[in-house]
Amino acid sequence: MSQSSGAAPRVRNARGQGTQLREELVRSAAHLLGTLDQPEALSLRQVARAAGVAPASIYDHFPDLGALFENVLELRYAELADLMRAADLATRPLERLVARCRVYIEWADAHPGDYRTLFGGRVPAGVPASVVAHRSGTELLRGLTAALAAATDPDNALSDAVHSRAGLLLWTAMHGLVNARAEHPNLPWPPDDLTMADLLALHTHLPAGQISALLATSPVEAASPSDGMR
Amino acid sequence: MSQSSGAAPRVRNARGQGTQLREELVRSAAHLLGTLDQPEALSLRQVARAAGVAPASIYDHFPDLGALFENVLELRYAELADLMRAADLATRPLERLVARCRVYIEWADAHPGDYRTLFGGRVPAGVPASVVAHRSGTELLRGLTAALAAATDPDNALSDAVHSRAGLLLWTAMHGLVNARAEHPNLPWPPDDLTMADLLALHTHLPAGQISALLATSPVEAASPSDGMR
DNA sequence: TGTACATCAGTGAACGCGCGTTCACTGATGTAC
DNA sequence: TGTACATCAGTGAACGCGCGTTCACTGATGTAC
Repeated sequence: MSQSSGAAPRVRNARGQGTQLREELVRSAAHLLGTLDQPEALSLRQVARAAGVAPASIYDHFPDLGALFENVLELRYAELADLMRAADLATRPLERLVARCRVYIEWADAHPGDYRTLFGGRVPAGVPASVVAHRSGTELLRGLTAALAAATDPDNALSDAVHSRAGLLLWTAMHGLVNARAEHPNLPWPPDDLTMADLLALHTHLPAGQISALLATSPVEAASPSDGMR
Repeated sequence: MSQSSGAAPRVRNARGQGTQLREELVRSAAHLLGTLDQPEALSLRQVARAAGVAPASIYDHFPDLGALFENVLELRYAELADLMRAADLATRPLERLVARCRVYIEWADAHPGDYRTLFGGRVPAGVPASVVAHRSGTELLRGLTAALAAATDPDNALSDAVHSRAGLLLWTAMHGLVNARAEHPNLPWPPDDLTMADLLALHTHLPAGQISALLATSPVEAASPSDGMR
């Protein structure tokens, strides 16, 4: 809501402070992308309006719309990856797995637009989707697969192929859960903790109660520095 | 198309062509929506071009773009629902569950655009998303939940709440699988049958081998009348 | 039987919109002489 | 110390595009008299 029609004609940044607007553009784009229901509809002109700047000004900092969004997505993906790495601070393998999954799901719930863009192929025109897909998919999946294997097969008795399939299934299950909740909010969704306990019980072959206990003891608190990047 | 034989003099009506274009429009829109990678970007003018008609002509048959798409989606959803109902022809509960899931996944793979529109909230501008969500979500989910309960809890020992949660988890797992495969084709996906056996083994708590056997014996063959509706 | 007319099925041009992008420009500010 | 000039940061107007939608129209074809 900054800058509407006749309001404050934006003060230019001082000489040397050229990168300031660049950061503001990334921040504005990140905010819009994260909150929009249809992230793929985000336009250069919307970003310019949100930043209180002429559309043409964006070209001083980014060659095109795609470059700006790539910047934003890299930022967001790094944020999620950091959070998931932090899950490894827990001591026991099962705790680490639970923490990882919780972080993933909570981040996705808190950043629907970002999630759809990073993992759902809902990319604004001009952004090469392959870039997004590559970054987001593989690394995260590898970490999750390893965490699941560590928690369910401590002696490493099963083959890599089995681990890999189990990891994929766990990830797709979380992906589906997150997507379905966002897209069909009217369905009778149980409380988050219950759903996560059920989900992880299935994939670890452990009783749901054991997972619930871990969920209750490790708060991690809502993963949303949101539009930080100060 | 039909319309009484040689009865009463009545209204002027029918110079033959009337409803023909209407059907052709629905057919063209269905084809585009089903095959497009970004179904939400489908426009009225694209449909008009595909049908070889002036954009304005569409308004003779539909009040606006949304009405046309609603028509298409209803058609597609009915197609999927029919296929899933046909799964009940199998004799044993587990067979019915397996058939249902197989139909769902194969239909989704074969109709990515339709799937995204019906279940993924990727709806062209002007279509009320709520209509889509309502129709597609609930009925299908209810059937799936019942099939899962019948296969895993024949004596009905567990509560409805437990059944409902299990059904939701199974559906979201399939939803995630289908979405993830479509959006990240570069990942190392195992063969379809293997994935489905793993998935259903998890959700039924049965050995994967038992599911595989069922998958091998009940062909059902690829669910794609596609653009039929002759 | 001929002919005026109503209806049908669809067209073509135009509207205003938001979009990405280009381009010549405008002021303010630092720097060289 | 003053002043000409280069640079910086960003603007405003315009371009052509595809879009949804409106509107007056155009032929063909059936029907009434």
